Amino acid sequence: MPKSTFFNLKKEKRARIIEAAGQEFSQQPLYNASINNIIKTAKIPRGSFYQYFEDLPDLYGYYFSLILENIQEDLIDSVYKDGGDIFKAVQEYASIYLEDILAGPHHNFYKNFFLGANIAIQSKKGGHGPGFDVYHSERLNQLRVRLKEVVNWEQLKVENEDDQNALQQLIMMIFFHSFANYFVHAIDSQKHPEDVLKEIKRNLSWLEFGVRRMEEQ
Amino acid sequence: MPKSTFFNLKKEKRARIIEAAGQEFSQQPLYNASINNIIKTAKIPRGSFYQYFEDLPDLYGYYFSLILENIQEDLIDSVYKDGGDIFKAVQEYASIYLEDILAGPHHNFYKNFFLGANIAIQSKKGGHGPGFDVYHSERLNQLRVRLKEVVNWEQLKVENEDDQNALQQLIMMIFFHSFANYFVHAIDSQKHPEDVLKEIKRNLSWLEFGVRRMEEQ
DNA sequence: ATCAATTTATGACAGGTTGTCATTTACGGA
DNA sequence: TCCGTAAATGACAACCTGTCATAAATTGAT
Repeated sequence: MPKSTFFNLKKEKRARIIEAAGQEFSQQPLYNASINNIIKTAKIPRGSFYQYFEDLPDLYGYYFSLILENIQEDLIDSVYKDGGDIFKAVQEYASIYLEDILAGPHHNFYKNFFLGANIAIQSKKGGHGPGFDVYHSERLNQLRVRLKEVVNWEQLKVENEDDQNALQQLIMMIFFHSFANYFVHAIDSQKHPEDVLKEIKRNLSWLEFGVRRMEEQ
Repeated sequence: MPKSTFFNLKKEKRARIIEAAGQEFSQQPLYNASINNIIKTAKIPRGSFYQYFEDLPDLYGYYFSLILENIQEDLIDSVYKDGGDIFKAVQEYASIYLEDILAGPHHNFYKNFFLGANIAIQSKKGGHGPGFDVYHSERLNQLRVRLKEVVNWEQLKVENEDDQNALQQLIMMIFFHSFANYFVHAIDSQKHPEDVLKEIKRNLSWLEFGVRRMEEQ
């Protein structure tokens, strides 16, 4: 979180800094981004930067939260318009948001964010593209295939191989997500180890049986 | 992906490097980790590092994939033992895995990984703990609350506020996950913009209605 | 066993980055 | 007008990265 000094700044200056940050984070993923570039673009002296922010991730986090706020606001509108149906709303909102992501001014930021966020890894010169090989080790591929063979798909509403892959991914996501949640909240000890298991259980069972309440019939 | 040179190394040396990497990544999140520390610990000259890896993320990714392989292998065993029921298996596996995460030698690595992976942000000196304020801006909290008010929870099997929060989070996760997927695969243009929408739709509808095929009744 | 060719090892170095700090400047209230 | 607090500033030490020329080792063919 930026320091109070930053929020005391005149709007214009603050905007200039945010703008510069946006530029930098669009050109480089956080990992390669540099404070130097930002202060040069924003035309503030080095010392000032540290008067406003703890460090680069601090600014990054702030910048990201600004964008996230926009998303949330729009999503809320969508939900509201859809009479509270969050599933419908998210879907509808996704089409709008997609436009924004692909054509909007934040396109490159999103790209860097998503590529980096997922795994927190980005090599400069990967095999293909910006380098991203974590999930592509040969062994890992074998294992993915093996898992697919071992699962009894008959129990599930999964029509084709593509779906199978997606579902596997989703389950792993939930698994990791729950653990991540633990670490985030364990910091201020709001969460105990057993809670992780409960959370995984709950989230998975939502996915298994659905969260929509069905009409009595 | 490490270069072939690395894989040609003698087992002992490779192990030493991996070991050193593990140490560093457990003490620092990737963002603050340094090649210098690793080569010092592993006792290899600077030039060698670049003979083996592209850069630090490259090594990080490799290290992570090793850990991921273990997870996957164990999970596969679980699924197999459970007669192919992946939901049951993941749940069961989670308890075992939890032990490993909390008490095992990789505990700190996981901590850094999860804290960093989720958002790709870690400040050194945050307000509380390792600093992690992205998701805690006041405005963002307001928005979360507002969203909760706007959603029609009656439609959903959600019992309490805790569940509401968790479900919101899960939906956003799926949303972001699908977009991230697009960027990852758009690189080698295996994926087109419309696919994102399809993926969001599919994943959300799984969550909405469940993936388990119900017995005819 | 010899030698050339190829692969690997090595560490000094240039270029760049970060966080700090002593000093200066601006501002708000008495 | 003056003082104390908050903010601005840029030089600097410490550190880090990626490269490259050179040395050593390994391989394979004769």
